[in-house]
Amino acid sequence: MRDPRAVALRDWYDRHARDLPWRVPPGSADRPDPYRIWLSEVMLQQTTVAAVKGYFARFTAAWPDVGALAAAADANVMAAWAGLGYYARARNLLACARVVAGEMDGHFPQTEAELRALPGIGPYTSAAIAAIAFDQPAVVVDGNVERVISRLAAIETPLPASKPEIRAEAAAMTPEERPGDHAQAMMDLGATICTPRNPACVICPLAVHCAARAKGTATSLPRKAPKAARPERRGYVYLARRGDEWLTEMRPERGLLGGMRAFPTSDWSETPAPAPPFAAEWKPVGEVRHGFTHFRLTLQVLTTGAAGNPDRGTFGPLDPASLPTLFAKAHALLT
DNA sequence: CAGGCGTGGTA
DNA sequence: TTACCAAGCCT
Repeated sequence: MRDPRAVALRDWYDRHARDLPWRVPPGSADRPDPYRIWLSEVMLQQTTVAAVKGYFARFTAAWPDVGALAAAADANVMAAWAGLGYYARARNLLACARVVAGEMDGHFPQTEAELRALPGIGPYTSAAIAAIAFDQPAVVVDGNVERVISRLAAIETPLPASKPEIRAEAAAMTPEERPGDHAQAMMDLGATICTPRNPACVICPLAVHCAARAKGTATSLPRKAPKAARPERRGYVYLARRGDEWLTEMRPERGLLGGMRAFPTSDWSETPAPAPPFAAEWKPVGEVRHGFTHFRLTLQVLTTGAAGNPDRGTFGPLDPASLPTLFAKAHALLT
């Protein structure tokens, strides 16, 4: 391992690696469980470690290996994912588990290309699993690595145009020895030292190698194009209750909150049309505000205890924790 | 390939 | 309260 930055990073990681439930300590002779690495990596896509920990514990307790997960009912997995967001991940997780269990004898492939072909596993996750679980010198580039490399090399080109340059620098740093620890070290550094705001350059093990540090520009990197403002949408959500049973429906597999159980709603737009699931006296009980990635939503919550024949959905018992957060908020207005 | 796709924490 | 962000993937 010639790259002095990689050496400094490895030495820092040996002393400061975070203790995480899916992780094997640096330098350990143990190999991590590919199933747990894969599960954690999918959960961690665009999601914080703090948010993932509880979900990871519940998933691994309920489904300790890929065969168990593959055999699970779709509804149980979607309910267990509720609240974590980006629900396509849960659908792809199950699809991936069934391919690995059904066609690969329960063993994850060990090459980046084969991993990349599985549902929900893209360029980042395939490289991360290959490096961490199988000790291959894959070039792992996530948001942390983009930030660390942008600063180390003082790359002024904004993302995403700078991605090829970042990848080349990351490849030049990637060692043949302990590539899994190297990948995790880059992410730990990005998460704890080389943070987006107020990076702790004073205690950074790579400070002497950092071009942005020398120029005083670390905080302003990586540069990114400004984001468009999120539009406002409105809608109606209908909570029909019969004793302990609530009217819910399964949302379409594709699209927003796809495949999740939900209360019936109107369309979401500037001027939504009321769309009660059956004729009744619907009483307003308040509003729910919720932010999505590309728009903000205000739902008027309506409820009834009246009998009626719904044109969609079914009445049944309901655990609000199995709903996406938006609908759990609406449910909470009535309890 | 730019946009769709969640949520909760933080400044 | 708003704005931005956090281990991306899919189409």
